[in-house]
Amino acid sequence: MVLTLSIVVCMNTRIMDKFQIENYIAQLSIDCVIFGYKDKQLKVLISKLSFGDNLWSLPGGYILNTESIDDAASRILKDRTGLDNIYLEQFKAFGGKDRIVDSEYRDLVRSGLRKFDSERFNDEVIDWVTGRFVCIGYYALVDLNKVEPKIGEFEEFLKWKCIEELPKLTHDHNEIVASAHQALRQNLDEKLIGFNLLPETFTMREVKELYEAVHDKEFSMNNFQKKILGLNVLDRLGKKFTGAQNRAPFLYKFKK
Amino acid sequence: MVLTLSIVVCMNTRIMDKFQIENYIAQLSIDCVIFGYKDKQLKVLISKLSFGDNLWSLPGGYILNTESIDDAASRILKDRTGLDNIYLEQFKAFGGKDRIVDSEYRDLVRSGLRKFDSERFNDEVIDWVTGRFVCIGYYALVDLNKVEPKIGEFEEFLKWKCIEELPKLTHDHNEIVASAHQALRQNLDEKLIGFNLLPETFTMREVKELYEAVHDKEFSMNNFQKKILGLNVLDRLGKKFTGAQNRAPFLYKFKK
DNA sequence: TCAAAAGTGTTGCTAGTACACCCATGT
DNA sequence: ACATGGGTGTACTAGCAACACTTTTGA
Repeated sequence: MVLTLSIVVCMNTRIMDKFQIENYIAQLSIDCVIFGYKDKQLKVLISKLSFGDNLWSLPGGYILNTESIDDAASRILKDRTGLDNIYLEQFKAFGGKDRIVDSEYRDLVRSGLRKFDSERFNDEVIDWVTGRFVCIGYYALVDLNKVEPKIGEFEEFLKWKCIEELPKLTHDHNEIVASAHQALRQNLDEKLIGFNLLPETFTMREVKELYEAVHDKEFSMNNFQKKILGLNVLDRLGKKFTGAQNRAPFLYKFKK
Repeated sequence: MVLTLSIVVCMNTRIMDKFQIENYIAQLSIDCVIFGYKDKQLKVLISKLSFGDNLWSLPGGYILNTESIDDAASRILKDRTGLDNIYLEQFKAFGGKDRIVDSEYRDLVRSGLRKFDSERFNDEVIDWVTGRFVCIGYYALVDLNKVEPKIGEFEEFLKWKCIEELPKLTHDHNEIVASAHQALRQNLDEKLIGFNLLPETFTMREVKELYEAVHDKEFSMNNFQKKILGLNVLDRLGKKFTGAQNRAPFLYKFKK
């Protein structure tokens, strides 16, 4: 399943036109957990596949023999989101022996791909994409408002879903998301990566609410503010006048 | 290079006799950083290859299509150390595009393998083992005294080397060790894994010295003791009379 | 009795938390 | 003036580090 989606990705791009299995590492894929933040909720970008009913999956792809795995992840993300220089982190490799598509799904893939191009997607290719795969998980942090997701040939649509309300994803992708979430929580405090999820400028309250969404727990405003300001990584800009009948909050910007 | 060593491993075992590339995932390997502790020093088990002069490498291997990557790592470790139930943790995947053997080393491998068995190690196999590989790094913590390293056909010997005094290893293996060391440091405090490096019973001083070796920094005895005892994971046993003219230290055991 | 090192107690610092209070803003 | 929420100051607490001290052991 990891695989089928990757084919979709390829179809979006120049690479699609010359997709040849011999250019890629076999049995190894990359899956991306793309985190975004909106409406006080942590979101993940997932794609609805058109092969069958209710098939959801993480964006993923394969690794060219001529690129590093980090480059492959960047490329896959660029194809998906149109964005360069995305914050990206490898967090775990998944290699259960059962990471292989079952015969039912294999038939779906076969007919789906054949319908698209029976010449290119011959038996060899079908075998290639439906075999046993190990995947390397990356998570990405993006400003959700900057992303314009690219829809592929075998997808109905891409959707930002709240991490708490994800549907059943193909394969072990739910587990991969859970693992990415855990890695994000840990790194959010150690490295200062949360700001990648926010727009250029933001209020302290927005930072707090982001942290609350990621950790699923509340923080007190003043102590949180002291802690974040104490890190000395924010520049204070002007004030943000919202029209609300209260004191205007400061806007901040992440020091780079 | 990752690969050649794995062939060596295979030769040690039942698997050697039936080593067939089609049973393994291509272009994907596992490399193990096996940590041990002795003489107040953190050590790593590395192998001296007999292919060329001064070739050192990390123990590694391939992944059978019928096993998970975690199982593969356990199997590789068991082959190497004879031990079951080793503490093992996946820490990172390495996938630089330059992870491929150069032509000079390729010739060394070719002649070395051919000398051993020119029928089994035909061109196809040589191509397989010398191609571009992604590797998944695992680190293991063992009681150094329990390990009896198994020497393979293409190795001169295995050696415990102090992590500070490692020779140049093949490929990016030095970088892999550094990354494993960093992961160990982080996990040593978060999870309570350090005791895997010690014998069944130990004194508090030994624990302290282990932590000092891993972190390469000194701790004060009494504060360290208070901290560790505060974790409430140790059982205090009897005293250890060494014959030294000082108060006998307590022996401890990790609560399981 | 002494040297060496084990083990414990005391103090002070710092980081984080809880609470209280004042300030700007638009109605 | 007042309701609303922004922002800051103060007191309390827990965990850690530095230091001093007592205890055990064998020569």
